[in-house]
Amino acid sequence: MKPKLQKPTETELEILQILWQDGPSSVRAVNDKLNEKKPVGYTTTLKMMQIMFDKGLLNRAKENRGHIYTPVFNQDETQSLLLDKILETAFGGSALKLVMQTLGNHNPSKDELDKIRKYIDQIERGEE
Amino acid sequence: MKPKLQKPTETELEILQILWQDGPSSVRAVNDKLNEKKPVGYTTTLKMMQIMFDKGLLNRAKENRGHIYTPVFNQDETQSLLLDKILETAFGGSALKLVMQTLGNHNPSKDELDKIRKYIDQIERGEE
DNA sequence: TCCTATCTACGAAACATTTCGTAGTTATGT
DNA sequence: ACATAACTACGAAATGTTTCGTAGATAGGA
Repeated sequence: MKPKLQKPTETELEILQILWQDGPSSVRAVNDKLNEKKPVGYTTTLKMMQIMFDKGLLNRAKENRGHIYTPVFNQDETQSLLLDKILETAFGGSALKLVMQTLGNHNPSKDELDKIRKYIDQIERGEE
Repeated sequence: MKPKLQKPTETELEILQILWQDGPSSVRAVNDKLNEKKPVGYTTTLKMMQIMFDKGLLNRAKENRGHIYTPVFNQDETQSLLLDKILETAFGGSALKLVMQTLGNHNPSKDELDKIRKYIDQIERGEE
């Protein structure tokens, strides 16, 4: 049975990010990718992924000598969980404030702004 | 000297939230407010706020028998920090995705959508 | 004055997260 | 068959977070 979605830690998120981006991967592949940003030992990454497997955050399948890992939860549902959390604990529940802050802090391109406008129109017409 | 802004933990955020909302408060007041949600001992709250003071997250002033605490960092800068973090670790840097997710998950009112539209127009005209 | 209320400071336990060393397994090539 | 390379499992240290008990200071009322 699929365990309940729980909030991943910082390090777990870094690993999930790689798996979402690159698809099912070996510990070796994940560790290599992590090391592009900062040095981290192979067994450290291995242990993390084993823990995530135990927690029910990752699935794995035997392949040759090792394992191939995949995330149990997709990026969207994890993002939603994190946003809900931060919305409550830091924004006092105001989604409006959160959106405005984000837009204000990140000089979005004209193209991106257009996409948001279209999306808002869509919601207003009840087409979500 | 004002220390550098650092990411508060979950519990620290709950306390900050109260201080941002209610203004400068005693440990007693914060603890009472926390207990409206879940039971937590007085000395637990006291210790947390002392730690936050040591970390440079809170200021305090003597008043009568005890202290009155105030946040060093305001809500806006803290929110920005948390958003930046989550943007990197969970959204791979895509602010657009983050905004869309938030809008999609929280049925904003017509009024709120209008406010966002106006804000987008403002950004596009370079008036932020 | 002396009891009680309320507060502080401190230490430490309980728990969670992150890191890595060591030992052992297994497939592959010589 | 043996050495090597790549992997796993396990235990444990180091660090960070959360919780609370105990001891001591201080003000106010009986």
